[in-house]
Amino acid sequence: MATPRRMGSPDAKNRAVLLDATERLLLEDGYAAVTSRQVAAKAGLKPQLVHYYFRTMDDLFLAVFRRRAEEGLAQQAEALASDRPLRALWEFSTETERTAFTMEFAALTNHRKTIRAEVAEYAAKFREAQLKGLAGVLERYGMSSTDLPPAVFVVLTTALARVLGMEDMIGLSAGHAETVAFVERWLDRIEGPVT
Amino acid sequence: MATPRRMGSPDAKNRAVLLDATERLLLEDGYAAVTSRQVAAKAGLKPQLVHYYFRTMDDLFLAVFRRRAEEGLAQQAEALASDRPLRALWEFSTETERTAFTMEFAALTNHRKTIRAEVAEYAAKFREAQLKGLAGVLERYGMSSTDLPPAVFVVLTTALARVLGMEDMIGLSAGHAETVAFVERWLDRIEGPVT
DNA sequence: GTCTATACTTCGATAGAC
DNA sequence: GTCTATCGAAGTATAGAC
Repeated sequence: MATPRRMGSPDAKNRAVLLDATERLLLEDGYAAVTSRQVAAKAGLKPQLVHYYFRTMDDLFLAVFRRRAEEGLAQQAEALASDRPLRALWEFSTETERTAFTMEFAALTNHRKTIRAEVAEYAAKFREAQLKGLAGVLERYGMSSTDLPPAVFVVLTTALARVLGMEDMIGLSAGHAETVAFVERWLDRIEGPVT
Repeated sequence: MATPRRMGSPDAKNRAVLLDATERLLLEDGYAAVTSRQVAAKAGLKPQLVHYYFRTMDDLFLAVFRRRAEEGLAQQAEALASDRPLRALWEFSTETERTAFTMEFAALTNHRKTIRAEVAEYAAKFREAQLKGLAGVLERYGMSSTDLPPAVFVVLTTALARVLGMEDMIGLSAGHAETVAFVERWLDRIEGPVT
């Protein structure tokens, strides 16, 4: 049943080259630009090699996504374990490249069913880790969980970070300066100003 | 200079049929499914007709976008003028179809420069109208503009609505119930419960 | 184990027939 | 004014050569 076709080994050099090229293409031109031909061109290789190292284009997308997602989970855990977890998480969430990456895959989700499952799974992991990490922190800061439950706090900040990033990408900035200032003031008040 | 090619009249019946088909395709399968062939199939017409009524695919996308955006601006103005503007705006912003539509075009923005300009322009119009409409409302409600400036309020609620919708689309719901309940409680407190 | 020649499908777009 | 025949480019994927 399984496809008998031959495939490149997971640690061949050109496999990594293709992964990197795909990631750059995704961030620069969006997921629709990620075709076997364009990826190969960016990597300086022949288009057929894409299908040698990744059987289908979906496989390629998934490989890129997993690499970044695992990396992100680790970085987020680090932020949550820092001595200013709220600020660290905010800075983590507002990295522009991360937002662009997330948005591309969120959009892909709409018409690539195999990718949707994977994205949903990792999105849940990210949120779960945030909740686990912040519940104790918020309590320690004396933020009543009846006024602003940790779950709400987490969704709120994630939403803010994501939309600010998205709007920056399309060139809408109205209200951004005020909003960022608002968050900064708030962080300063809770965790103290940055040294 | 201008292309001498012939084009269908703006109010031909089949032009509207194609616009509707495009919109459905966009919402159901994402923008990558919007090809001249698939649009035509959904409309029960020949692919070449797409290029007769819309010179390029970008023209088609723009026509669909403008139609919806103008409609949306009118509906938003109505919401802002209602007797419970905050709640009306929240309900307007969280309509799932609207979110899906917005997200598809936000994603398109990444690699279709002509579309980016149009999306950015309308996004600014939406925000501007919200700001103008809400500044007075918030003041009337006694919400100090130093604690929570109108601009911040607008960005915050927009972000929340958009991200809740997006996450629903991919199947992530952790924290949603708590967040929606939080917003509802808040709306009840400010504008009174819904009758 | 690594890569290429090649098949087949679908794409956007135009020129020209009704 | 409306539609169709057709083209050239680009897409994914496989079978087989090195």
